[in-house]
Amino acid sequence: MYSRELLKGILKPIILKLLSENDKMYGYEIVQKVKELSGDKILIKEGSLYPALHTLLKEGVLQAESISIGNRTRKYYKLTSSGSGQVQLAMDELLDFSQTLKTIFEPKPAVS
Amino acid sequence: MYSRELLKGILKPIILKLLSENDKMYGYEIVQKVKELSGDKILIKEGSLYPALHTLLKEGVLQAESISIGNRTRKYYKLTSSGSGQVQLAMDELLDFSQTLKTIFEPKPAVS
DNA sequence: CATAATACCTCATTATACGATGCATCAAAT
DNA sequence: ATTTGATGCATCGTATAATGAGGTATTATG
Repeated sequence: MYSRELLKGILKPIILKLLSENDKMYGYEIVQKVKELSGDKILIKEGSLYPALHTLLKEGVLQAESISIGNRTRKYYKLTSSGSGQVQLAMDELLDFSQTLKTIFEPKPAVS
Repeated sequence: MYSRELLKGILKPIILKLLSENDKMYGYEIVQKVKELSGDKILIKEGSLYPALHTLLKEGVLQAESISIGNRTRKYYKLTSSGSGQVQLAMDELLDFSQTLKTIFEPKPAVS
């Protein structure tokens, strides 16, 4: 698990990325998928995820649909057409960012 | 320039990394160096840098030394021996993090 | 029968980057 | 000469977003 502040700013992009690949997903599924994709290094907390999803709904990036599974409710989220258009920009920024981090933090000879 | 929140959590590691390679640096120099290393993509603001440096001082990670350049004062920061010991852990985490970001955000076929 | 996993949610707390602001020196341009 | 921009330090209120703690409920497992 990475230090808390490192994860700031990447949650929404992660959601967008997953939904660009998966058509629709529900909250719990997103948490599990990120855990799996990150090799257990990024563990999204529910207290982070649900507010983020609701914000994306309000922004019109996502739309939601509730489904009944037996007596349990499952809320699926998917990109709106407007949201789909915004995904690529966010992806480019994150890829660029990860490359910049790599450049800066790549091991170099230290002062002896 | 990346979106504001993305930079959360990387400022202190950047300072540590630079000071592990440069023995001693002053604030303004750090700003310029990061700008250069990042290809103008990370522009550290003074309102972020100085508080961070002061925190690292208080934590005993850095030590400071003021130098007079003509009538102007320049404040050099360097790693303490205790600080040097902590650098590698932070570096490993950031490199790992950048790799995880790359893995997650690498282009994959989207749903059509 | 109890515990863990599934599944949703809210809210106060916390950390930290930033903008605005302030002060001062020095070089370059008008 | 005067103004602008670069150098160089600093503080402080604001905004943002992830988290922890708390809540509710269903279903599967030991």
